[in-house]
Amino acid sequence: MSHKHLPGEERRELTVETVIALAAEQNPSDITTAAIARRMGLTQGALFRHFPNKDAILQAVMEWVAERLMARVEQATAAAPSPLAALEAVFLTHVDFVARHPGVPRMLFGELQRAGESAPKQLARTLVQHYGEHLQRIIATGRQQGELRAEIDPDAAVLLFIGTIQGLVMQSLLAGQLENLRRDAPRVFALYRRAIGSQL
Amino acid sequence: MSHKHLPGEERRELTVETVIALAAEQNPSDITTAAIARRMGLTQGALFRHFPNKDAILQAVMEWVAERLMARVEQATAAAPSPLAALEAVFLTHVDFVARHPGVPRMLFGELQRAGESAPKQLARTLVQHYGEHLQRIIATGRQQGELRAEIDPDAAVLLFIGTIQGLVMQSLLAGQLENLRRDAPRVFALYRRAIGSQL
DNA sequence: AAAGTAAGTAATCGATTACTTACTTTAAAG
DNA sequence: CTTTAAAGTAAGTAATCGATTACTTACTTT
Repeated sequence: MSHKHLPGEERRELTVETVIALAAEQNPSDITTAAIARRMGLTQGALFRHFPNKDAILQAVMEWVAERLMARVEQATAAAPSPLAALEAVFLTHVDFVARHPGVPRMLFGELQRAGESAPKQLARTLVQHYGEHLQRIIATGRQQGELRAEIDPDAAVLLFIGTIQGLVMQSLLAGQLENLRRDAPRVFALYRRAIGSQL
Repeated sequence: MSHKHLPGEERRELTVETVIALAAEQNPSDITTAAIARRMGLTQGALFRHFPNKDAILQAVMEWVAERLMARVEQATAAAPSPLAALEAVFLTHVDFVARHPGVPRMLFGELQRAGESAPKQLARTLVQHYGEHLQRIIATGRQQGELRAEIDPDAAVLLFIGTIQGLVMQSLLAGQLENLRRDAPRVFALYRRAIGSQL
């Protein structure tokens, strides 16, 4: 084994991507440090040159996800001409992100399920929280502009939005096919639009 | 330790309920046979007098869930006067079931995430499959009777239904409060009804 | 009362886990 | 070139996992 040495920051990034790739194939809580190292072509101990412990690895993963996902979502929102268009753009952007990184929702949900109060769990929780607040702002302006029904419950609308994506993820989890995600996304959003939109 | 001996079938039932109770508190894949036995007031080895291995325990749990959940769902369907009323009854029945047994959705999702092709995973998959087919039948008759819009995509409607419940579960997972489930359920279903119903 | 059986215990097994230690290699600066 | 700190290896560690063992208890049947 004569692998090239890489600078630490680059190795950390590769580690995060490896964990996400592994999470797409198996239960996130079953991902061992040995499996991560093997996939990277390293020995298990080498990981601890860059991370103090396993939780720090998971924490880096959650930070990676939070940055990338929220950045894309906010970008999609800014480029949309109206609140309803923004919701659709965020929806499709999110689905596209999940299709590219199928391990991400599994890691997120896996972290939220954990018992204690670990750092990665905390990050997962704030990510979902920020995501929900972002959606709520879009919905609020949509109601003011009359594009969305005034009678809708904003909290329920946010919940339905996130739940809808979760349903898509679960469906692809059952079929094991990622193509279904992008294919079904527009059809499902059409239903969601009907639920909240003011026009018929 | 002088615990009374129980007949096997009763012990198996208690084991299942214990696992579900534990799943409400921690990550299902972190539930050890030692933890199950401790909660039951038994030694770890005693479990293997009733189950050949750990997977058999999880399999019994999935069978328990499949029987109880589908039975209630079908009962709620039969008692409903119309397809739309049936969907609402199934929705609230499902939410009530989850509120009573918070560990159930976590176990289900946990099993679906597993890598290989274990028996409990197979059971979880067929349960979701049967559930979806049941919903699809309700939706089909609803479309025929004109209570639901003819233009809706049945697959998308089923996906949205299940995803909505998942969203509720995730929300209570974040807040850690079960009361929210029953409180939010009607509001969220009101949105869902708007998405698929023919009347305004 | 004797024999049989199901259900329990306590101890231990090999395998696997996250993490540590001692040593070696690489790469880049002086 | 030489030096040196970061990066990687190989071989450990203690702890924990599911599962098995030999044995005991409680209850039923003959």
